[in-house]
Amino acid sequence: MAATIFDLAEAAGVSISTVSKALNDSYSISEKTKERIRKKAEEIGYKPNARARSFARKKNGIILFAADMSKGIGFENPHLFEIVTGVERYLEEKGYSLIFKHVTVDNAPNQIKELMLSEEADGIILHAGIITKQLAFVLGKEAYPHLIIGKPNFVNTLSWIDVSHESAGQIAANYLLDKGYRGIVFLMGDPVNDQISLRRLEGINIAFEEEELTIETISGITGFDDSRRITEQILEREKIPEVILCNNNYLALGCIQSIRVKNLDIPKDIALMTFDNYPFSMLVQPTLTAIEVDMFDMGNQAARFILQKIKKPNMQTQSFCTTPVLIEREST
Amino acid sequence: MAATIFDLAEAAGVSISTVSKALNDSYSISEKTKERIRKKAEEIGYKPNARARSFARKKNGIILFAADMSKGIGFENPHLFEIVTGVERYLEEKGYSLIFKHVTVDNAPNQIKELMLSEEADGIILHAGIITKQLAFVLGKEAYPHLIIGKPNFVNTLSWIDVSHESAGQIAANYLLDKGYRGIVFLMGDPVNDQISLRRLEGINIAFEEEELTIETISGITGFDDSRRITEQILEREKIPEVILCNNNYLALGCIQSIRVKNLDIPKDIALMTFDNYPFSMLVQPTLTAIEVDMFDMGNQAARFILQKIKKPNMQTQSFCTTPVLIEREST
DNA sequence: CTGAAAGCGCTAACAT
DNA sequence: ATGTTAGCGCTTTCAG
Repeated sequence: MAATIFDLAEAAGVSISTVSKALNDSYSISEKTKERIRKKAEEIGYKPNARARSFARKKNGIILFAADMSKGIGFENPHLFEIVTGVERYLEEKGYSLIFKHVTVDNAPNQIKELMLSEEADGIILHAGIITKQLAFVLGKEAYPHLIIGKPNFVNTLSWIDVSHESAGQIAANYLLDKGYRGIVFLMGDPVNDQISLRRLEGINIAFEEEELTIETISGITGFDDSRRITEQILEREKIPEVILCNNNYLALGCIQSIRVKNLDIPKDIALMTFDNYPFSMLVQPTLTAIEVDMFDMGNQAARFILQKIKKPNMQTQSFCTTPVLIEREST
Repeated sequence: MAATIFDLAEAAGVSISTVSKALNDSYSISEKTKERIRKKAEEIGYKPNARARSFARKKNGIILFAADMSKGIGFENPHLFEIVTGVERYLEEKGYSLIFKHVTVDNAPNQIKELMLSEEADGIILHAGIITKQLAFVLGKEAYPHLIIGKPNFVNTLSWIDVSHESAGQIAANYLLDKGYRGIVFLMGDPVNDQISLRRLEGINIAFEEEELTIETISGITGFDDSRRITEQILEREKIPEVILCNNNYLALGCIQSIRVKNLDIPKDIALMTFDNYPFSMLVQPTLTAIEVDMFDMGNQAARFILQKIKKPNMQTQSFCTTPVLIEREST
């Protein structure tokens, strides 16, 4: 049986409340006694029991992280994991722990409600992918500290943070324009579901309008194959564009293949740029100029915000918190 | 304030111990009373308080997952995340939760010891990357339920599970030999640190020895660039090999590039095969025949074993639990 | 089949 | 500056 606060109190020759206060660094205990108790604790191998402590304090220092984590997600969406590690790191520093919960969109409202009622944790971070109006209602009703990573796609009074995809687009466009490029094609994703490429386009347009230029966009390019095919067509034109800007690495890989088949040089004959650094911007030949978002940092911030909300429950956060970064490489 | 067991007892007109038993499905409560209490609980929105429950039961239904999760790990090692999701899924099914802990090799012994003493969780799953003899000592001394994912590289009495990289090698080699390929080059990783490629080679050798053949190996190929360079050299030979077998996707990508520069066809002029399905075996041109390991399943198994260990603390597990799978594609 | 009562190990108000 | 004591909400003997 592990040592309890009674054992330590006895060993140190004080009462249990003195021990409790000493270990919680209360101002009302003399430094001398504190030191003595701490030493004695070390000596007998005493560590406060986390369960008893949670119970007495009515909080347990646990934050939930809820997202849809189906099989294969580790490979399909490594960003998510990167966010999680960022969250964990910050929480750990503050003495909190992170519990992982797989939740699907359909089950989310019920599951989350139960998690809140059982007080398994002091707060919850949710991935935007599982947010629905129904869940928003649950979250709003119970005054439970929450924070959403990713802006929900409906008006709400929830707290969320997100990457500014608009800035990312703007940064990309400004960079290309500054370099003197003009004929630019943006390969976008699915025009209905891919909110992200739309938001990037918004940012791009801001930069282009400033120069009184417009950008050519081709949407519905959802993967490697689409990209290869469309690039092939683009390269058949009489006047080929100066740059292809890709919505992600896979699209860029498709471009590279088609361009290479044509025996054209990147960036001499045509330049290439992509959003996202992962998974192989730095690995393909030539290496790709990319816009990267620091997901670890996003996680850090999310953790910071949720702890703030726990302290000040009526605070509301709705902001874009992480700045995209340009990484210049060989392809431009 | 959330409803407590007293509220429910009053509402249902029974004592709190009856409520407790009913909700825990004790045999000594009549089905009728149980049903009535469950209904009433639903009605008033009662959920047992997780903290109080943990305290009273002296266990909290939490399992720790400890690994080195430095920034960037989400991208560098998506397998880890895939394992975690597998663990979480199984635990959830059994009513357990998963806490994530970033731990470095150096801090592991101390941190883990403290985690055990504070009883923050009922058991711990550790990634082999953080295991040292010192940690093994801590784990062995305190009788704390643990399970390691990955075989430690020293003799021990710990419990672990692992992928059989030997089988993976054997499966790969048998496949290639069955296809009629003979001149095979295996591009391996760092000869000292990369235990995995060595274990794959062991399996390969078993298959080759059966046919009284030997395989050519080139070690120290740690990434895309190495691979590209070495493939270039290989293709300069008078008689080029029939297949290049790569230790991972990045090496394969390097091969593809060099082969394409030479205007050779895959698989007509030279075939290609790789270990790991991720991140882009299915995306490159041509798609790559690969040996895949189901990491999600590994996580599932790990969770199963740790729960077994909690029930039967003196059980020891040392086994290879997940079978690699061959995925045949265009490159062979 | 149901209820009364004794903790689980700690925190925090209150007393000294 | 230190000690006394009443909970925190639930589980679990033990009686009935």
